[in-house]
Amino acid sequence: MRQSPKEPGMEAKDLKKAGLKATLPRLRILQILEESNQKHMSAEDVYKTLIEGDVDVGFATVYRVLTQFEAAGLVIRHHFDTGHSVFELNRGGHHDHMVCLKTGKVIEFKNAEIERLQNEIADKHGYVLEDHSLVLYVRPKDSKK
Amino acid sequence: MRQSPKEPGMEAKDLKKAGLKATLPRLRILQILEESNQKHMSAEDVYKTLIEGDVDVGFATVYRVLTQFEAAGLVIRHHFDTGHSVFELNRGGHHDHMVCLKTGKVIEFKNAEIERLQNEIADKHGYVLEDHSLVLYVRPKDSKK
DNA sequence: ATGCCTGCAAAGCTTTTGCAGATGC
DNA sequence: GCATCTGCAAAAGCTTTGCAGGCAT
Repeated sequence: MRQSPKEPGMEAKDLKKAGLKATLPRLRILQILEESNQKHMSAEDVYKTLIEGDVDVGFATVYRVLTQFEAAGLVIRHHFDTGHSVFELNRGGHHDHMVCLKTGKVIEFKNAEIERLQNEIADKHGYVLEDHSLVLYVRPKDSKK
Repeated sequence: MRQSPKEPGMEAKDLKKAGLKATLPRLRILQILEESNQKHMSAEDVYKTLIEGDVDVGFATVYRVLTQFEAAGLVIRHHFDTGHSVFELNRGGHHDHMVCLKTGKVIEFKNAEIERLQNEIADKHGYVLEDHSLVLYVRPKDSKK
């Protein structure tokens, strides 16, 4: 079910599939999440980008749409320790995150061994791992605290 | 204010050491965190316990005290995906958490290999691991989604 | 046409802050 | 006594919701 990367109607289809009408705010927000330099955006980031692009969308709509996208599996909501949620387009490949305490930069990483160990731990306690959240808070090697 | 059978005055000392006066609300909150069945309590949990114990402390004070305790390293604040912070007495031994999606129960666990891998990952990216947050969201083996 | 969407404003929740009076040392 | 601390209420920050009009299909 993979289509060419820059297919214009592709987003609209994804929305339909999720039972959501292909409206301007939704398409724009999807586009922003897709094209932004930062892969992880807060609702405010998205809102500001919309305004800058002369699209008059309300803050409430941004939240509503992002929440609908989350429910539809189109985006993933993260709760880093920043006081607000950040949203990331769900491109399918699971990964974890590293947040730089100096710059705020978010780095993605994957580690199969950690994934495996997590399942093992849950299992050992009589549970099934449903989801997990792993965030490393880091600092550049050459920086002082 | 009753004295604990175990080590009376010890908490007060800890407070002093942190530059905090040993006041009734602080001592009580410390005691609650120490003696509660649930090791992980929200500000509201602590507040309710205080009220039940006929100690008239304001909500704001609970937050203020817990925040001070966190700054002093006496407690650790966690941000599970529950919409509010939970606090845990810092007993020294680091561990991660598993949250049961069915019962809300919090289980602690330790895994040296995961810890090691985290450091390795940060290092590989040119960073030093300062802190991390790992939460497994799990479901009992025999339960349906 | 009609039912889903949106913008606005207002409310909701958790957490923080200002201030006057109270308390620990 | 004096600085620190507390209670109350009010505010702040993020997010959600109610409602009346607007838009996609």
